[in-house]
Amino acid sequence: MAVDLELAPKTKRPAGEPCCEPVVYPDIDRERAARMAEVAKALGDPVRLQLVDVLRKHAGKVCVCELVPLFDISQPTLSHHLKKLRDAGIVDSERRGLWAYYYVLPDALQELTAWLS
Amino acid sequence: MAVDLELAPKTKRPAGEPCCEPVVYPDIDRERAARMAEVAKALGDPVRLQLVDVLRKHAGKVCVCELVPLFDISQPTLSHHLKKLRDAGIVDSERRGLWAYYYVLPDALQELTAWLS
DNA sequence: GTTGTAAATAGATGGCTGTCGATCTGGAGC
DNA sequence: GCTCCAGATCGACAGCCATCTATTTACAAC
Repeated sequence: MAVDLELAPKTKRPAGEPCCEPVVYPDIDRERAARMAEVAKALGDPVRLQLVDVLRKHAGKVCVCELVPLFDISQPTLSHHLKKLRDAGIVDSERRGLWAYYYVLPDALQELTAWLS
Repeated sequence: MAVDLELAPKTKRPAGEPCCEPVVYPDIDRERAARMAEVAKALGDPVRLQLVDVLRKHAGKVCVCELVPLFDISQPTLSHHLKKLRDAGIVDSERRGLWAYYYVLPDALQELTAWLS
């Protein structure tokens, strides 16, 4: 999508003054942007953001059966959101008997957090 | 989407051991989650994330004509991404003659950044 | 006026997303 | 074996998203 090091804008200028002096280029490469955008996208849903919030605030692993009644969505939809978070590398899960326990992967949000700060 | 204060999981337990002891509830309310999710969603695209990066690194306002050659997308698509960022309250723009200058709104990312940290 | 240019908008399209009900999976207990 | 339960997966559907080309808007210079 993005070109990494295209330094000079190639657009032709009219006879008048130029639009601007400084030459601007992206500081982050495509891969890093794609990685962080994937995390941000996973957080870009209110349910998933609250899920991460609950899992982060709660030390240890949280059973799915505790998460379901917190939201006004069906169990399959919640499972879908948890899968999205898992695919983005933000959470992971562990099965114990009938129940599944989810927890936040500590380093998952680090890159995005550092970039934002 | 999310219920704010549903404290006790209502699911029936089988005769065996319960899935977990602690009662979990969301710490952030629906409105705050929706606000932050909107910002995260706007950052959930590699082009937009790089756009914000360029605008943040560059002090002052950047002309659109400088942004276009940085990406492998058409000018209308870039304009669409800038509109998304503006709708999310992350950037704003100013028109000067033929050119449009975009800049980051400093407080826009603060709430999400604080939550992540 | 006409011409040229920067940026926004319109319209179309293929793909992805959030949601649901229904079903499947695999343990637990009998 | 059978039954019950938690959770994941399936299939469908409406809505949104990223992208394009084509057009429009608004300004500048002639």
